[in-house]
Amino acid sequence: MQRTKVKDLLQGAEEGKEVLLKGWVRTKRGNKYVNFIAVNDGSTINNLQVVADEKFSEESLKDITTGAAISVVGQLVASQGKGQAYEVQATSIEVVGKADPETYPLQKKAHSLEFLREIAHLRFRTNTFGAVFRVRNTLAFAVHRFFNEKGFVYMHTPIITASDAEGAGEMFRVTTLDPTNPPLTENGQVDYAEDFFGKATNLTVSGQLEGELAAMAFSDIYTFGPTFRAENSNTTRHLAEFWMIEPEMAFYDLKMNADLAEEFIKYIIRYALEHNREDIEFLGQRLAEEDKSKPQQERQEMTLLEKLEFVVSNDFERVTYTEAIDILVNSNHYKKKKFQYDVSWGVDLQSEHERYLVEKHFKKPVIVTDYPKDIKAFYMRLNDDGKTVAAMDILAPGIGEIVGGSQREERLDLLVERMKAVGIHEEDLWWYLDTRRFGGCPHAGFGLGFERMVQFVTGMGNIRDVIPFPRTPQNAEF
RNA sequence: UCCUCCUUAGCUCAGUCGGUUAGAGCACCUGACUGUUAAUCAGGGGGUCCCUGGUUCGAGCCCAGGAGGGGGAGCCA
Repeated sequence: MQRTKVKDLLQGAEEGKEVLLKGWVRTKRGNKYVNFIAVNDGSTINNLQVVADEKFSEESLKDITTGAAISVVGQLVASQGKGQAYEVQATSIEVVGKADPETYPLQKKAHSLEFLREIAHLRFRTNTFGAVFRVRNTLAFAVHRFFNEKGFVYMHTPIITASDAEGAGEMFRVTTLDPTNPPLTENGQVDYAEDFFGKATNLTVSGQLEGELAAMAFSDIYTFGPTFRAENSNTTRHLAEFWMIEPEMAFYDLKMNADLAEEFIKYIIRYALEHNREDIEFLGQRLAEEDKSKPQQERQEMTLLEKLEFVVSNDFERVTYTEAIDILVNSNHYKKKKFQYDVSWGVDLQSEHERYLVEKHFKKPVIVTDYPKDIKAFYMRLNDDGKTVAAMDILAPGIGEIVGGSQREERLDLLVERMKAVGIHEEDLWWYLDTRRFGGCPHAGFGLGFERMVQFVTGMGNIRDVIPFPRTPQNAEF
């Protein structure tokens, strides 16, 4: 007999038929004569109610406890009770895997996210994390779908890299040398010529530079892979291992780049709204519940669903860095000296400034462009004013920077000059510079932090709760 | 890395001014109840008060150090 998933059973397509159902027990309730078992198999946030009437002895039901894996055969019927349209009238129930209620950590009540983080191997079985990871899956699929529909080529850029020139942060060393007794050079340094690759290697901090090489042949490419940063960051929006999406487009300028990023973000949110509405509704209720315990001022104006609907149906705000500085300097907030950090042209925007722009001033996602060249990376294209570069950051309410991108400097002389200024050796990036020597063209791209996107869509406040097993400083459990 | 808060039952948390035997809700176990919706009702078991040291007649509470966790900042996606 073929197993049917809970999601399909709840549609009622097999009403009246005998069905086979497998899953995990969420709760059991009832009395001597009839028991109700809520079963979830991860296919949907909703449980299917299994009814075990008096022909099941108490003894035969005693191992059906929260967390146990069971297999049920029975008839799918319209429910006699309220709260669900269909239920399964059981004819046989097999306990496939017991879960000792004395030691099983999950209970049929709400747990704190912090506690669940400590039992990340079991937290998938909760409503909240079930919803989060179904949404994550849908968003990942939507990423590929979006780019595939647009004719982008999915490119696998290397995980291990010998280049540390990108400057996007501290890197994790990859080595097979004996850490207690490494080979040394004449002047006492570790001799990486002896190492596996014959040189010092690290885990990638970005696939962008390699992505640019591919874009110079396929026109439009994207990467979607793991990224590693050895920064000692302890925040709700940083991970040492995270997933990043990096499209790179030949013959794109900054505006086309921003247009694509906005279309992309709206597309994947809309896709999640269409395919995971119940999950998002549940997560929204969770947030609303959480909000009740907060002071009035900190409460959300919109529900999660309203926020997402708003984002997909309204244009993102677009301002230049210079305009953003003007807005901040002329704000009442600034005049009342409520910013901890001062604002002036040339300094990077602090978190509090970004939050003000996004959450107080515009109240929607904001694309900030044309930053001073000195606070941005060497590969960004110099604007005609000679002091700003064609950079763009997309700032999202509650998350901050969700996208960082730019039009790339395609002019060899200017690029080399910029590399010299920041101390990057030409010979280390000879292959990168070759794309400017041979058939170079204007091009642009951006990086989107996938977990930050999942945070935005699920409303989860801590990035550690939107990746299955988070890697952060001092923590690589599971 | 810096600032700040927290750590008491399986979970969430209370614990007065330093004072006798450390509490509640939920969970769990036992019993009751013929359709429940985190079922309900009654009873029961359950504690290294994070660790180490100190002050004190006496420490869950005060002091010092350490560990773990949360939030904020920086770095960024």
